[in-house]
Amino acid sequence: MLTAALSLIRRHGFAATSVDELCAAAGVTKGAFFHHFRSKEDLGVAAARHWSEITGTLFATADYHDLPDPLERIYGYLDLRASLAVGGVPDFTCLAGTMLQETYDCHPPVGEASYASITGHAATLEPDFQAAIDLYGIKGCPSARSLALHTQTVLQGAFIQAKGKGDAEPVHEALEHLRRYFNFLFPRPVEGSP
Amino acid sequence: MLTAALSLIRRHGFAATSVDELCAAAGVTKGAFFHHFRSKEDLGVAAARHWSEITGTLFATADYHDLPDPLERIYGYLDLRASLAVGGVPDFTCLAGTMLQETYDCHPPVGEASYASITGHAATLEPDFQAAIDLYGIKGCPSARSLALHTQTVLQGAFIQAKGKGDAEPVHEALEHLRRYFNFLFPRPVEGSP
DNA sequence: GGCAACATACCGACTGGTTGGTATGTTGCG
DNA sequence: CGCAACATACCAACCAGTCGGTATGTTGCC
Repeated sequence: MLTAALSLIRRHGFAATSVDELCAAAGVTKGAFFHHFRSKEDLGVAAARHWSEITGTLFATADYHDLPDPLERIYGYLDLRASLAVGGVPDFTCLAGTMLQETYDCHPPVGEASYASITGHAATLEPDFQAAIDLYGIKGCPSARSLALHTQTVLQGAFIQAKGKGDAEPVHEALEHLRRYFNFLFPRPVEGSP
Repeated sequence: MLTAALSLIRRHGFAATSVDELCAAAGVTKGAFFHHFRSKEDLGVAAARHWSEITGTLFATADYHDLPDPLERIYGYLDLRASLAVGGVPDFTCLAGTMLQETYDCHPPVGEASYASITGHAATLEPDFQAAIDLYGIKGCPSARSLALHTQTVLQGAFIQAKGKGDAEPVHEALEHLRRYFNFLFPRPVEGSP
């Protein structure tokens, strides 16, 4: 049921996804739906949490965490995000960003749960940014938290561009800009220099 | 009528804005509405175009164009964007991005008009980026077009973050990152050096 | 074991209100 | 007059949510 919700909401948005439609897609009756969820808003919150779980385990179990260099872990994360941005637009865009846009004012609980999903994911990047700052120093003075959030800002914006263009290319381009920015921020010692 | 549409859609989204609600807000009857617009989808397209016009004249008549240095014009643009990001969230966020997110799949004409608004605005920045590249050179090799689009990507992402946080702070932070990125990209000669 | 009392999971017809959209006036101006 | 700009009344489809009912456990007491 939640799986069907993720798919439908990512495609049509929260408001445009009806309970009937969702039930049909999930192969359950309306009675079953309202047995498990108090309201449609309740489903939205549950969907955001489910999204957090799915993406949480996906990124938590990713290989890039094993890299010894924190900066390499950050680049590994960007590579992973790029490798995920393939196929149809509704298949790689972010449920949380989509729902947040249209529920922040009308359905605050859904918006809050969606925002928590984004900030929660950003928080998992913060230690690597902090370690990179500690190890390499940083030009300018953005904090690890700010950099982690900015990464998500760029990705969310890239998803909007992808929805307009109809393919994943804007995501890859945005990730390149992000990589270049980080490259400027963290001045790595040249290989083989003293 | 279009003015009311902009306000309502930015607040509630396209799907959650009903024709009745819109008519009430605009102080017209439903008959008048369907006299001017063939359908709700038609209104969406018109709203996107109206948005393009409003923002188009706003930025076209801005002072930063008068600066002699193209890079200063870019920074002037960023300053202007920052100065616009004040007050309530629905008052400074982007209609085009909001509509694009929820109509790209269900109402392609609305999505396309919204995307055209974003890319059209980005195109107005391109000459300044190109002039900056020509004047200062550039580190890495992003094109003027790519930089102009990236600026919008970051802003769109920042608007999503602002909707989550409930205020404009994420927009200002994102613009700072953008400014820092451009600062790295365009190596300006130090004041007073040969 | 047997059986009553209760709990959970689910069904699907139904409701009151809302939706986008239409069909048929009415008004006012050139 | 004629025609554009509206207003009014209305419609079928759809919406989220309800409700009486059923099937299947689960518990606890004798």
